[in-house]
Amino acid sequence: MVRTRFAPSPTGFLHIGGARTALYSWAFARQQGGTFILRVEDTDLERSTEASVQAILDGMAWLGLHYDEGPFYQMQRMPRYREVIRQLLDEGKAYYCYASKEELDELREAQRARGEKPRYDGRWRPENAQEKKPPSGVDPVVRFKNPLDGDVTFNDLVKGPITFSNTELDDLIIARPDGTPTYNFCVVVDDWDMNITHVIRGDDHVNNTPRQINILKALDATLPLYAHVPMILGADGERLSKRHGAVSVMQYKEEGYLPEALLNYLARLGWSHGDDEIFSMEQFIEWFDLAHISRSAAQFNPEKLNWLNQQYIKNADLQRLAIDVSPHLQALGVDVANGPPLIDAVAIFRERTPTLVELAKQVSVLYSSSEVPAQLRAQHVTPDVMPALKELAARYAGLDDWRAEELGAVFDTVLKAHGLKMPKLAIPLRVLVFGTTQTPSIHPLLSLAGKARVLAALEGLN
RNA sequence: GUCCCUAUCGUCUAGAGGCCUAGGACAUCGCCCUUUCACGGCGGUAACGCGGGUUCGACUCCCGCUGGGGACGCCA
Repeated sequence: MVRTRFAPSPTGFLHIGGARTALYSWAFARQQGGTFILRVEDTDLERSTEASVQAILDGMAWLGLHYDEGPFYQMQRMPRYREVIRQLLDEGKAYYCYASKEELDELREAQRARGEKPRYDGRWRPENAQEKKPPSGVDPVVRFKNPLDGDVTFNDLVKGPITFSNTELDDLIIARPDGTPTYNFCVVVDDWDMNITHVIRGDDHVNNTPRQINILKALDATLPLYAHVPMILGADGERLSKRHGAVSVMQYKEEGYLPEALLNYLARLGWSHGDDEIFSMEQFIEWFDLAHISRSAAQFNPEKLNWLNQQYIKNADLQRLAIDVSPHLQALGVDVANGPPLIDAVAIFRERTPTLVELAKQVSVLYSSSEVPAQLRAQHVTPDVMPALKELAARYAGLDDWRAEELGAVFDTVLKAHGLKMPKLAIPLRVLVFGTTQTPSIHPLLSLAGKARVLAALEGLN
């Protein structure tokens, strides 16, 4: 039975890298008929916040990444960690280290200066510290006794076999002086206790994997399988950071992206199924496989996301779209009460808007009387079209059946009477009624805008 | 610095030794459609980092170099 987990630390929002890792982990569990677990790694008291936990939960909920078990909080599992640390200590697989932070900093600095990899030198390993007396007044940390030789190999499900020499590893700290366990240790105990079968996580963790495997082995635990997913780089090719790019998935919601579009984009960024570009989550779950995850980092491409989002907007259910665009309309201060049905407006505009925010903007011309920019007016509402515009206004006024078809017929009549080409009259009309030269097809739009609105806009032409 | 990972169009990628004259998508350019803007259709530009092997044959396998990324915390 497959069991996967997503294990974020609540030190910020759910960013797109984390979201993709969660997506893959979730999809894999779903496909295998397994279980997807959410675990919050909150052992860093300094940086973990309740707000952040909520932000992550919100992000996952918006994307529809539902977990089957959890959320589990590591802070609530302290007794269990202490128990295992005790066990390791008793079995001689871990030991107390009294080296101070300053001492270790010095050690690292010296090693670096010599061109070596900074590592703990094992000075308090039992075999090295026989004669040494623990300094008084110092609360020791607990270190795991890592094997001195041999190597650790694991077959990464996306990258293939990876080998580390134990000589590259050192005795990592598994408990701080106050007894609180550290990351690498908690992960091991949790993955073990939760019977995780597939650890799918960011590839910034490959270096932690051999350490974790060594601890797992010391505990005589079954090893999970590992799949390390490459990271996502910003559009500029730089690592995502707070300063740029690492935006919360919820920000995409605010910017008018549909969750299924973001999901589709993320799924396709770093994973592929032949030439398929647009697919549902159901399809993704069916197709997903770890072997087709690419092995190198991928750059985030906003243009492609926009394109995908537009595809989804174009094909979305209209009722749903009307509902989803509403908050964005509200944000613009637009009241749709005194205008045509929103669903009809959305139907007319959806083909030309990459985001819901843009859709809201476009649609709003139907709900708020737009100022006609003087410059546009001067440029397009020229004396030579005045006669035609006036006649159009007059004929519109006498029109009872305000449907696109009728409007079109009237329009054609005027066109013919004045010997004008379509754009010659349509553009000024757009400018006068909507304050812009660019709108969807004019007659259906006029019909939607309503007779009163149109006539008001055409009033007082001279 | 040391270790680990990685390398196909600008970007995301297909590619599991001959199917590759390297395919698709975004972006870009051109044309068509057209009522402006979009949508859509058609077409173009554009890539296997370099050097060695292995092989009858290498984008595909191996080695080296170079480039990129990651890790080296009493953070996760």
